[in-house]
Amino acid sequence: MRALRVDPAEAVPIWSQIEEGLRRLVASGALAAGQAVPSVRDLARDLSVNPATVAKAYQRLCEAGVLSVRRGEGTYVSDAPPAMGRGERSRILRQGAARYATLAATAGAGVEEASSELSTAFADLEGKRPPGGKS
Amino acid sequence: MRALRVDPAEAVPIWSQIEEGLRRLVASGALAAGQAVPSVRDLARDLSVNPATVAKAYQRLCEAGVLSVRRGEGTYVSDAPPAMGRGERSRILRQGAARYATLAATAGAGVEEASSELSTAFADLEGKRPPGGKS
DNA sequence: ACTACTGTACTATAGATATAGTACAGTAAT
DNA sequence: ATTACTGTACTATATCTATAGTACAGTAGT
Repeated sequence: MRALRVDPAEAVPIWSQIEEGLRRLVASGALAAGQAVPSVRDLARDLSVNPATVAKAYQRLCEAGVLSVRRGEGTYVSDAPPAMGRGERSRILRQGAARYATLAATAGAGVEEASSELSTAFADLEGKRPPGGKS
Repeated sequence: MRALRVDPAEAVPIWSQIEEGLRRLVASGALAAGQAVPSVRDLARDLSVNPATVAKAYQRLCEAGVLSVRRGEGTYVSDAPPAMGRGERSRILRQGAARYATLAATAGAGVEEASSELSTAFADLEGKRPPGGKS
């Protein structure tokens, strides 16, 4: 199973999907600090996208301090992942919660079900164990 | 305060932001079934975007069954909002939960804080009351 | 009929996105 | 030096996104 997936049909650009996916892997601990990430060409081949698209995601993550590149050698997860400002952290969290709540409401789910799914998602994240038998 | 906002700087296209925003308003009940939505030109002026961009969002929402257009008269919230397939509903919900959990983890938040924010977001949604004094 | 609104359908332009392909500089191992 | 990898920087093409502007068909009120 690939740890990273992209969908060209989505409205959000591929480089953004890659960026978000890598942030996820780093945040969940699947990619530890100092660990090497796939080369631009390897990941591009793996995802069936253009190397330039992967390069753009890597560049943005380097600027954000999530990744660190050693030229000619490879790209690695940064040792000191950047800390978020308190105000921004709060804003991001609130916005994400609103987004998920909207999604759940649209699907006809209430607080309980949404919260339950959230707990499951957290467990999957921290347990580094992929969610149940989905194809 | 505008009920709908868009950010041209985001990676996700404006028509997608409008579509999602309207889905949110409908799901939260801020826009009741049968109620008229702003005209393409009005909303475009209000959001400072192009009418064609709003039109694209409206068209997609019509195809999805969320909106219903009476030609020459206006666009209205559909009386029978489409029900999601059980499998898809579950998939969407799970995916949204995973996305939010990732976001929270990236921000350094645990299950408790994420769940708390979720409850707040739900209350804001169902209470039709905008979140605290944000400008 | 006239006016004013509605959604829709074009043209044209500019920028972002994604693709393929090529080339260059730095690092490591031989 | 050679080989093989790394990230980066280009050209060129095609598609999508977003813009401005114009035009047309349908509806309602006068």
